[in-house]
Amino acid sequence: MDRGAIVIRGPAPLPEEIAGILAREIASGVYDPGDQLPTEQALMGRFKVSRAVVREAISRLKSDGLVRSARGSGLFLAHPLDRRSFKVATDLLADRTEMLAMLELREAVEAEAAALAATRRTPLQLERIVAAHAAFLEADERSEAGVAADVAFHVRIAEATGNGHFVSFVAYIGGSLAKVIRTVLGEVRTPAVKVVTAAEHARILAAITARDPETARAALHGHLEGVRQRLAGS
Amino acid sequence: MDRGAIVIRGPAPLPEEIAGILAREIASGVYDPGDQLPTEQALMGRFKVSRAVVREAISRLKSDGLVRSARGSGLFLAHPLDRRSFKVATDLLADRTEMLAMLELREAVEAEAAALAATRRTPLQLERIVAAHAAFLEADERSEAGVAADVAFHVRIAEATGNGHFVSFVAYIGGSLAKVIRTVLGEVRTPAVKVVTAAEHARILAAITARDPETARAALHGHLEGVRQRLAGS
DNA sequence: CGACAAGGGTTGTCAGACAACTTCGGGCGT
DNA sequence: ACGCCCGAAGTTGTCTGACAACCCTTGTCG
Repeated sequence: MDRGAIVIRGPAPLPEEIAGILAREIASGVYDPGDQLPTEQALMGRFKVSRAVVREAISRLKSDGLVRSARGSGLFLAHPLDRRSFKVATDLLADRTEMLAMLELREAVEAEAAALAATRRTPLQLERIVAAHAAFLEADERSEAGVAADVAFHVRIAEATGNGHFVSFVAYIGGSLAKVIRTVLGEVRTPAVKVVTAAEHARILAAITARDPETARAALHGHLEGVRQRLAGS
Repeated sequence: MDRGAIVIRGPAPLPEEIAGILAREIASGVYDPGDQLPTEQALMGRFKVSRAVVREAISRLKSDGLVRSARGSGLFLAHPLDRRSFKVATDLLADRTEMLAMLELREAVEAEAAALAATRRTPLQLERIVAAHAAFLEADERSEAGVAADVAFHVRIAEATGNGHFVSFVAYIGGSLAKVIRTVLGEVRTPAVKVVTAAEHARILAAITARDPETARAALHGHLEGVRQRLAGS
């Protein structure tokens, strides 16, 4: 289980780089839950960095619940059921299969969010969704503002569920991760695509306006099916 | 924005405690995205700890994507759309409203997982679900094994989706967080409850066996509705 | 007014030390 | 011969101090 010495000097801070490398090794399945990982000293030697850097990298992994440490004993791989967060390895999203799988999870949550929004939205929340839709229509589809308007539409719908966990999840998976996908895979953003997207958004909005949860759910499914196809074609 | 001096000497490591305190402050809305947080020196003074401890705590928050730092400038609150993980503040789960909201999100995902499992499961994956169900029937409902068997049933279903993101999410929200809820709120675990739960599980299993996604979806909804009622009654 | 330099402030990294704990091996006693 | 206790070695947790690399603000000069 010797990884070999690695010297890292990239733009990202060292703890971030090292945590990423370790997380990828962990994800590759080389360790079983409960297995001991290399000691701090060993990691220092391997990455040619100070102990502080190693500890900061380990702190990152601890925050995710990937590892746990025991004073005097060492660092151990945590059990999958002991995770402290749901986190998608962003470098995996360059793989189309992984990206589509993530979209599938997103769709499960956002379809439910749309249905709940149709049921629960307040007049103010609806106004905000309408405003977000208008902003999307106005924005240039290739601009940062266009991207932000697209994301905001989804987040506003999640807000109308009245459930903060939906908001957090949609912000993460529809915002942050979606941004990664756009960067890595390059979602097609042309005027024609925007017209189609705007129509899909409009159908979702109409169902939420009409307080029709099942139509909202189906419209959201249709929209993400459209996203899937646009990403598959690029 | 002075938080006052705090001395921490609990069982958990200091960086973990401090990261928790800071995360709660951030969640309370005292900072807006882009706002500068206290400097490392200020946090050292506030918590009466060394700089290394402060940096490790900050590393935890960075891993979550809650904060980002800029050399020479300071530490800043990240935008919600820049989160790097989905993470539920576990201390919030003592609040019944928050706990039920989290269950709602869990239900959205697990209902979809059940439907996908009904569509996609392989004979081997079905065997594993059957085995998990059998283990649940055999286990004492108040034992650790009983809890583990309950969780395993859900995770096995997620595995049958063939989508690793569903597995990770269900392990997190149905495993780790569900454990927190049981600890904090004390889910009722009596023989009578186990009989009902087992029947609910059996309905899900039957639908997956029969490759009937809509029935699997409905059965999962029914099961989590049952969980909700059992938690509401406790 | 713009550009550059200097000073102060902030994060990133390194090195060394000690505290608090775990683990393992050896010695001693029954 | 076996079990228990103690000491040594190993490991993580915390502290301290130093320097590097950067940012920001202010002042001076062209």
